[in-house]
Amino acid sequence: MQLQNNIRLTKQRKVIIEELQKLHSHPTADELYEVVRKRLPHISLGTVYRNLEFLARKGIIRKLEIGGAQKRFDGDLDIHQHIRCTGCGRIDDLPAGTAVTHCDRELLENTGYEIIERRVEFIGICPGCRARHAGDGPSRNGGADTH
Amino acid sequence: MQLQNNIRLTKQRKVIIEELQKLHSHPTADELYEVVRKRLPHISLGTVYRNLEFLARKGIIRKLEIGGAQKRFDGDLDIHQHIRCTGCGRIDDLPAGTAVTHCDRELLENTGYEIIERRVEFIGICPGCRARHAGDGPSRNGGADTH
DNA sequence: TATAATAATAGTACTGATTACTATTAACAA
DNA sequence: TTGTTAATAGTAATCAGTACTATTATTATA
Repeated sequence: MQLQNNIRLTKQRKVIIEELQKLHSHPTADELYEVVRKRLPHISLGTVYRNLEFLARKGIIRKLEIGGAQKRFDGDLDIHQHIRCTGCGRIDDLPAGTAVTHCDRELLENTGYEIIERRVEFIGICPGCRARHAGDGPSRNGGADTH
Repeated sequence: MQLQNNIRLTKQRKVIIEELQKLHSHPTADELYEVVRKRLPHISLGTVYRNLEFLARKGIIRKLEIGGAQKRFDGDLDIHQHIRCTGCGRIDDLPAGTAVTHCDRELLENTGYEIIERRVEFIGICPGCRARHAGDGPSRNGGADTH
């Protein structure tokens, strides 16, 4: 594995990326920490937090902007949608080819989820921010985030 | 104003509901606290938090399950979608009649937002939770939440 | 291969949002 | 009115995440 530019590939960073890409559970930082710790028992929780944020900013992993108290991360960069359980909070991927227009019954058959709600959110740059950063050009998500 | 069942309509609760319904900015708890404080200078921030959570659980207001560090609330119970700015974090309503299938250019004209991303999330009960609560019947969001 | 420059780490302190606790107050039913 | 008890104010505690700093390790280069 080799990262671009001047990003150092430390053994901590390597294991964080590997384990996140292995998982399909969209883990929180502390969930991933528990997994990574099996390979690197001395790693610091702060290192996991810092790297998840850093790698998401570099576009190497994705940060899910999804409801819930804790941030969740995804090693799968392909565009895909999610399905979240209101009971336990787990997040699964929608199976490839599941069109948004498909009915709840079809989703139930594909995923086992009983659908309660569908949510659509658009993300962009509001008129105020567009005026403020007029010369910046479109930031395509490389810029400031909500946080 | 009269609330159902045995929900007491305290003056704090009354003002919280009124001010939230007046706003269209999907405020966080502390933003609403600042507004409410103009009418009730001695209200406690905890009371605002407690009531927002309580009223959302009772279905009197809505809690937005949306990315970002702070929870946001909406006094508008009608089903509608949102548009969020990656620059400043503000959330606006999508204008009524804006179909999800409309193109980004049309959204730009309607809202002034430059669209970066579209997100679709389904929310439901996962197979595990369905099995666990087999006898409960569908909870339609009255049950446990992610938090 | 050694070495210098500096990015990244571990460990800990801190912050900020939210929740819990508790004595007191106030809705509202009778 | 008055009794019951839900709700409040104020404060302490919790929890996720970030900042700080001395130390370590990666990587470019001699």
